[in-house]
Amino acid sequence: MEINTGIIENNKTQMRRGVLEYSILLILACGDEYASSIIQKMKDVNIIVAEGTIYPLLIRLKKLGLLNYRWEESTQGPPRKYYMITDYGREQLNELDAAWDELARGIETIRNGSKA
Amino acid sequence: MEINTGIIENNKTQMRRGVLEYSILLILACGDEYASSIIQKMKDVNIIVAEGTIYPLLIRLKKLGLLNYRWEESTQGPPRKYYMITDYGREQLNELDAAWDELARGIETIRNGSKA
DNA sequence: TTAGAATACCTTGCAACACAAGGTACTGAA
DNA sequence: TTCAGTACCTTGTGTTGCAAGGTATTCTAA
Repeated sequence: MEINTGIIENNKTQMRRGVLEYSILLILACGDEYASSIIQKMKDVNIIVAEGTIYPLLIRLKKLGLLNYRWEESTQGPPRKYYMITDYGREQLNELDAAWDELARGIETIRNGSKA
Repeated sequence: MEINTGIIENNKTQMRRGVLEYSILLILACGDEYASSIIQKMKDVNIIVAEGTIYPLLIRLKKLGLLNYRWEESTQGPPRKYYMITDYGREQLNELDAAWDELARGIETIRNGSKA
């Protein structure tokens, strides 16, 4: 219907992609979670992620040593794979915090320039 | 050498990617520029872009109707292709502004959650 | 006890896209 | 006329998000 949707939606998706790993680490820094709950928490702040994205991503982060996991029984279905952040993951998260701040500052600077 | 570099650099790149189109539109909203000067302006705020990225991207944005261009002689070399933002481009930019704000708010929310 | 729904995990194949590398063309100076 | 500087552009590669499809477990209701 709307012509705009394509371009804008595409770009919003693009923006989200950039912060996927970062936001997962942020969430896990707060406490252990399993895939579905991570997806939910991200949806709560309007960062949409698909299952097909998050599973490979968690596996990748595990391989890189940023995360670990443990199995835990659930009263409501099959067992859950709870991911937790490692010390190394926290180190990296600190750097990502800095990277995000730098990017946000950069955008802010350009934005103000375009007002002047 | 450093083990960290890969992961972090990779992620910084990833973050930058998400805002490439957005920051180009922001820059052009401020005034007409040619490819090399856009790259320079982005570098000034630590958003690194390669030539091989920016040329196809500008062509894409032109095709989408967000940009136009004109040729202009230079006293210092070959003619330059100055890009300018269209009215439609400005409309889209407004939406991207909103998208960026939303994303930044989302990240901020998760971040504060991890402090609590 | 079996059929279905709900929840959770995972994989495959495709498409988008940033970027390194390599290439063309114009200008001016040595 | 050769070289350096500037500007443009294209090709090939690798990464990666995601839609779609698949498996396994649990609980409920017929």
